[in-house]
Amino acid sequence: MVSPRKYHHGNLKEAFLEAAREVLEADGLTGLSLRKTAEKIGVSHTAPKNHFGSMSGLLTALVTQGYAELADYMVADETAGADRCARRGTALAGYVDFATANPALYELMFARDRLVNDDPDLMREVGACFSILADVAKDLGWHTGPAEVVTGKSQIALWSFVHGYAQLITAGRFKKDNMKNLSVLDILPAISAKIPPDTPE
Amino acid sequence: MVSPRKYHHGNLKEAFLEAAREVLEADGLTGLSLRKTAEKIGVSHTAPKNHFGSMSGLLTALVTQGYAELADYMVADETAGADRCARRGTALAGYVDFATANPALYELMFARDRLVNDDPDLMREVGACFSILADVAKDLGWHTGPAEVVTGKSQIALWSFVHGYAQLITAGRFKKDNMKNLSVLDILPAISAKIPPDTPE
DNA sequence: CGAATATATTTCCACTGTAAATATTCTGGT
DNA sequence: ACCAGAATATTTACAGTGGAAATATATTCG
Repeated sequence: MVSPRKYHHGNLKEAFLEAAREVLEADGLTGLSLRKTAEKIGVSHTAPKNHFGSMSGLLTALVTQGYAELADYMVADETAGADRCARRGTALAGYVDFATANPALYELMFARDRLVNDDPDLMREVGACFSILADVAKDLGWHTGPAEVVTGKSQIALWSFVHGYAQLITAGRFKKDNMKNLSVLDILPAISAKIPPDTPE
Repeated sequence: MVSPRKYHHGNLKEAFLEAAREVLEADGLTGLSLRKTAEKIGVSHTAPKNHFGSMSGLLTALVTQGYAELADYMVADETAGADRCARRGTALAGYVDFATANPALYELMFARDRLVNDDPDLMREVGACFSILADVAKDLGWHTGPAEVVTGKSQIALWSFVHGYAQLITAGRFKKDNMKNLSVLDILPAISAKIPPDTPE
């Protein structure tokens, strides 16, 4: 068990994940296949069945890994002890950085059809990402009401905003001449609504 | 040319689009196939090639239709002449309604890999949707700067927010107990940032 | 050393999109 | 009315896909 190489290939699971991720970003989501990935590391196309069960299992493992990395992008060492506003800036900028660095994986992370959405590992990593956003969303929002309700709304609102921005960027839905030298941190204040929930002006 | 039925099938193009859409929402994006759709309306599986070219062409046509319908959802007759705040409420609520009513199609509308993204019809319909959002975003934002810059940012910000909300809802990324009796209009004010653009605290 | 387990392969199958050749139907000109 | 050409749809064939089942091989443990 101390030997790095075990069984036939060694630790096929990690190797397969790594290879699948390369294929994913190189050939896109439609170009990813078990057979192509298997050939890349010299195993048969049914080898991953022992480790992932099926294609859905492989994609779920990839996505779980993706959420874990996304969490890393959102917390930078420099701003670990800083105030919430600085941490929010780090989290949002890191979020978008991850998405633009891994666009195909990022798209897969929100697929409705291809993942095992009740996978406990996946749910845990999703929850970890949401917790980070929940923290930096705490002093947003001017809406009246019980504190926990306002906080809950702000979490939802902030994740909605940053996810939408990241996906629209990576999907190419924004015209590039609108985006010159603008980061997500420049965009966020622009949605601050003056529209009142009840009081006008 | 006055006869409703032409050629072998009639207007196969529209029939195929309709059938494909049914398969899409019934069996999901992974369950949609040319063969299944063709069998549904009793034609060979290569028949759509004349009308759509390839699978990408079919999906692009579906998505183009989707953007057109999304625009309809965003403009309600009742609020056509109302003030911008009312129109914004209609647009945002309609946007989310469309996404929740057509979740599989909505996901496809932002796919990076499967569409002919430079298709002129598609670009036109995407632009129409963006224009509607641009209109109702005009009085958002408190950031200083030239008016058109602020407006441009608000358009991007508002689309980011509402798209993110719609996708996270349809992808099941929000826990349901957080979402009780909340609509997108309740969430929007919660992101209004008190964070300063340049001055701390 | 041997049994049990974990890991990987081989083989086979149903299904997919696409290309090419063929057949059928419609259209427009004379 | 007729015929040529275009538009439309079918047939056939092919390479690729994921998955199931049986088999082979390596590891682990008693």
